[in-house]
Amino acid sequence: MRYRRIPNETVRRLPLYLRCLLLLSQNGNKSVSSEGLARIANVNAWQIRKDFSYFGGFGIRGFGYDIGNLTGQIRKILRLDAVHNAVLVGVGNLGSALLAYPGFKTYGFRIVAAFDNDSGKIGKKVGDVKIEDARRIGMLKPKCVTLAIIAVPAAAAQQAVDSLVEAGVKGILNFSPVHITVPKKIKVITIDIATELARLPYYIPSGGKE
Amino acid sequence: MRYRRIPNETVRRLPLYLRCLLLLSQNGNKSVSSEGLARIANVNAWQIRKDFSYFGGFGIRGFGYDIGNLTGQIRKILRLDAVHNAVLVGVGNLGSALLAYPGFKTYGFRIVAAFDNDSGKIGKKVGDVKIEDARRIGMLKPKCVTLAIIAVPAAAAQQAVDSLVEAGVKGILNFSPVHITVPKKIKVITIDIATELARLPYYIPSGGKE
DNA sequence: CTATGTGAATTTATTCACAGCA
DNA sequence: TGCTGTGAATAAATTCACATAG
Repeated sequence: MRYRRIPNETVRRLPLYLRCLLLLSQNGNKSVSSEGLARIANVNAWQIRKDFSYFGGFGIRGFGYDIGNLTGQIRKILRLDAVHNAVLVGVGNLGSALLAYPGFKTYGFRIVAAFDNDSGKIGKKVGDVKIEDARRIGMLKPKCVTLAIIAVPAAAAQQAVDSLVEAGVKGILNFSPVHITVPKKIKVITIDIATELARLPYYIPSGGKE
Repeated sequence: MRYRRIPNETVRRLPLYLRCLLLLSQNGNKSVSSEGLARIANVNAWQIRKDFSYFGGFGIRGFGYDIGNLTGQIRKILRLDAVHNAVLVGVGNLGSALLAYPGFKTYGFRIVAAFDNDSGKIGKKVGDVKIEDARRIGMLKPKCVTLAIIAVPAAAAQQAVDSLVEAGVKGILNFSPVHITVPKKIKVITIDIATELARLPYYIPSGGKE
């Protein structure tokens, strides 16, 4: 095991590899080469080998990778080797969709609570989760939830985040199109849907410009 | 105007700058310095100046940037100087949320049609848009829609994309957690919600490991 | 005098080419 | 022999420092 710094881009690709490995496993495969995994993940084979090499390498020369072992290693690196509970703040259109999103369980995530500040929504259930008053975010502590997903309007984002941090949340997936300020120890990943769409026209050759 | 290659990361930041400029403008500002814009966008001032320098620079030395002018320049670069029509494929939980998503109009996007292959949904309306049979994607041509958003299950993504490309769509925002294959001229941007969440635990110091 | 614009330096990430192990 | 693992080379992006224009 070598102790070089792990590139952020490598960490970004690990969940992708994990998903592909689960797919391979479901299809009955026991092992895969870097070439085979690369094809499914749509990256280069050397990129995969390099990425794994930062952690010491997980393969067997001349053979490839044992899927069960590799899956376990990546889960451990990403700390996905235990189920993570998360809470959702903001049960609007997007929030409701995220509550029902099937992809989270691929990685062992479970949304255990939902909050909103619209009194018309509080008390209602979306799937298995009852919507609670956003002012009760502070009550989370005993549950030891470390992750949160926020899908509130930009104007409400900072306040929601402050409450979550106060309640002990350590990582936030932010869908609000705004920068939020957090203490150094807290990690925020922002998905800004509209800005992603906004750079699409740049790459489209003009002429068919709508 | 200099003609160096534009870094992808610069293009990724331009929509963010645009959003911040719109905000500044709404607040009555007429001009802004790289320092001021940097604060709102949460990037470094020199990064902003460098980004703009790839296009020749838009500022006035000793003064800053005229917000109206800069907004126009960025819109032109990103080809957001005209309204873009887009279609949605997949009107499930996520798709419905995207149909109602208010952020798209910040950049002048309009979703003009929605498709699904669930006969129970076809014919119903979500907001102003009537859900059409996915087999009718081919009928798009006369409308000259160049952008599409897909929010279908992974298994259905490639077929949806093939139909869209056939119908003349040039750019796709893909929410399906799977690699899709397209001709070279077509640009795909994938937002993989679960893989973003999946790298969050990596950055959270252990101990509070849920 | 102020804040931009940009070469140059540095850091980070990707790609290559092949040594080394099963 | 085959496929991994990795140092070295290349490419890309960020950061710096300051000359330059208003």
